Amino acid sequence: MIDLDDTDRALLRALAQDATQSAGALGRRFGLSQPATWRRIKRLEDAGIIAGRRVVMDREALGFGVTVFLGVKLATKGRVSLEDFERAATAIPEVQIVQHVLGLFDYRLRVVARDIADFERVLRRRIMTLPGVGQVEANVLLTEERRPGPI
Amino acid sequence: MIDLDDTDRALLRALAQDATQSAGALGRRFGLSQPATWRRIKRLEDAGIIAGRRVVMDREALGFGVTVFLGVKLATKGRVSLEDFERAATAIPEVQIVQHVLGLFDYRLRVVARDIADFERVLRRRIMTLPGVGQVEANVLLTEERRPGPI
DNA sequence: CTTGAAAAGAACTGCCT
DNA sequence: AGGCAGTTCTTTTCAAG
Repeated sequence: MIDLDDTDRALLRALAQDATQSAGALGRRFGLSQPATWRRIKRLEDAGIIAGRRVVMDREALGFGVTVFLGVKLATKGRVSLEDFERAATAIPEVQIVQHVLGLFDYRLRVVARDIADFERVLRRRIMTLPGVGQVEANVLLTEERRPGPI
Repeated sequence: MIDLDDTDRALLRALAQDATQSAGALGRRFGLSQPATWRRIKRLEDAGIIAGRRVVMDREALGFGVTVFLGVKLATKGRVSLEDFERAATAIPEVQIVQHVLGLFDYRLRVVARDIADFERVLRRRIMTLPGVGQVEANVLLTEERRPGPI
């Protein structure tokens, strides 16, 4: 767990927001040379702090206008139940994220669908038939704001 | 809303998983030349389907081992209340995501903290003092699995 | 769609302060 | 740590089939 200075934090924040920025451009912005900036970024990658690079897909543009968060409480909770549920949940194409959580629910799922009618189909035919599902709670996403978070 | 063929979908899936792959490497993988692959990716960017590129930060490696999902029900729900709540919530450094949702709760927050003690501090001093907070429900993240989702 | 090529820019390396 | 200079690679654009 290496320690970071303000410049490292600024670089992380900048790259978390837009990873197309080159080391040269970031260096000019934060008063460093291109190689110095590059070495810092490399160090963050080697330390595992930068875990990868991804493109962000616009689900709306792809025709998936509905995002729903589901809280799922399992009816049966053995080790096998958890594994079965996870395997089956991750196999549903519309399921983007499967989170095993502690609290009122056992799992949280992020599900996308083309529209509400499509979501109902997914819910009835895919979610409610998952092995071990008990109580299900739903929240439909209206707007979402992402922040850099603490660094 | 342009329509995509299987190759476009394969490129999207590959880049959503790892955006460091070059157009040449992806082309070899999917049987296309470098310029052809590049033009497809460019088309996806121009259409807004690829909305950006981000680095993925490992919160664990940064010393933030605790992630909690909060469901928040507001006590007062006028237009002003929503805006006040959102402004205040997004200003908390530990809050990574603020989702305005429809359902049992009004907002869902993704909060990260160094440990449970640190989370309690954030909850008591930051979250519970947000303007208009009513009922709050929490789920602590154990494991998380991300899938490409439907394309 | 392909191949081939060329120019620009970014990534990477070695050396020096 | 940082900068400078140079090399290698990818990106980006073009021409021609």
